[in-house]
Amino acid sequence: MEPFGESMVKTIWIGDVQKGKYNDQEIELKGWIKRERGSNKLRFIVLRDSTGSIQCVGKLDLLGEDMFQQLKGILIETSVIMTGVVSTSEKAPGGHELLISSMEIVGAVNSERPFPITEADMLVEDEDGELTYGGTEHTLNHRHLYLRTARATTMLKLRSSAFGAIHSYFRGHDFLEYQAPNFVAGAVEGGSTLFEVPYFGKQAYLTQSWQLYAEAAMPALERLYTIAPSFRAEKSRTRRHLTEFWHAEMEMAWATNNDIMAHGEGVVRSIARALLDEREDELTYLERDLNLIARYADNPYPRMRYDEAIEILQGKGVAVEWGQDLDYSKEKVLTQDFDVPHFLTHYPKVAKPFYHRVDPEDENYVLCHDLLAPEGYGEIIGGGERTWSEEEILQRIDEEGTPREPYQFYIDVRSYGGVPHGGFGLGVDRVVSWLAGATHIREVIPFPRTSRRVTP
RNA sequence: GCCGAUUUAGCUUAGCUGGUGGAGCGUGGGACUGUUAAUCCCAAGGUCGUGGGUUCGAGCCCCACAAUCGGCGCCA
Repeated sequence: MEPFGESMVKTIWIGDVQKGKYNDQEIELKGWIKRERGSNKLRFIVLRDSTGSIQCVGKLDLLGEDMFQQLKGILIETSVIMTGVVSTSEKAPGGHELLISSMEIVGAVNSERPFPITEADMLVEDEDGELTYGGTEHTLNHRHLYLRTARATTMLKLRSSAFGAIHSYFRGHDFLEYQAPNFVAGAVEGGSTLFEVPYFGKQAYLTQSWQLYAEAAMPALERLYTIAPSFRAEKSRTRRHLTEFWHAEMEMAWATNNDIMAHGEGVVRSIARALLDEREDELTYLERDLNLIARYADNPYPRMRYDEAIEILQGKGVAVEWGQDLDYSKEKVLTQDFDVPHFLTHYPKVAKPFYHRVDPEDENYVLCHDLLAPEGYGEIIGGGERTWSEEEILQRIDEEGTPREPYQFYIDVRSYGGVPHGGFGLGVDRVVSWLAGATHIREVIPFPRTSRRVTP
């Protein structure tokens, strides 16, 4: 007798069964019904768990009338425990099947409210008449159930590997994980894109970035990183925007713009490498070209100055003037010819906020960079060298007409032994969306938050 | 914030110049011993997003509102 009750830990996974680990053995499978079909004497059940799915065969003469009838009426997403012998079969999807000797229903499904998501729900015709995976209102409303469909599960696995790769990369390069508050008092930049939160009679905001608090700890930890949510109250209606997104940020003392870029390239390449190493099946399921992902993992990311980008755009007849920030329509034209991500550096000072360090070699530019992903996915990293001396930061703040008072703590960091430093922010959801070839960023986050949706 | 579009059964959708709304999936019942999103037969299931207007008559025409989707600006 176990004093604290029995255990029901699962040890047998469908993915391993499909790899041939249990051939000719009698095993117990725990999972959910994915599909059901067959005749009066023979039923085919597709059972799924988090690792895959397998065809289970129920025969009347083996199961007896009662259990066979139970099997026959079983509804999609019923949770069950199946016992049977594994065999190889060319007719079975995946090459293996389970001949059921007994079945126990764990959690039934109400036939008056059957599982509301069918295959057809997930396919949407786009303007070219092609079937794609859009988020229909229905699947978004039933997001809590949509998550268990094959495509959603696949995306979440890729996401998990990406998060793991980011942690591994930074920890492997002597970065310390460091947390900043999510409630903040003031704006990082602008102010119109902050979510306001009532805070015991005061006004607080949800953070847009970890950066300012990271800079405060930079003289203490020197190399630090985080993966945390950031919030932007932008009413952006695009396939690249969320109001709550996962932001991988790093800050590094004793570093130039170039040094920061090297890590930006390093972390993105290591994410691509991790997906290839850990998630080949998932990438294949998504019909992703593995050679393409390998190219992202194995090649250096070229760097291009803003001026050069403007010349290229003007050469293509795009109406753009020096000094303009490059919006998405221009990014898209620029990245059409890229087969790996490219860095864009040295933006005009007028296009960027005060914390970007002015280039000492030409004060019209700042030492910053954006990393643009190919295939039309756009900006995935924004970063650069910070304005690090007290004198320069005060000059930049005054130049922009920004009040000094809200940034006093930011200025203080520079008053006591400022050092050259910098960092970047990486949109994790954007990177996963790009590498997965997702049709929309919300495909890669379990419960997407956009300007029009906070539920479920 | 700006521009465009959509809304018909639980879901996906058809609907002719305005004349009593069809199908597939799913659900329920039935047939079938190797199916592959199985197939075949039957049934139930709709105040056509909401409100107003035009008309003898509105799913269809007009107005307003709402929800949702796509694109742009902004950014990760």
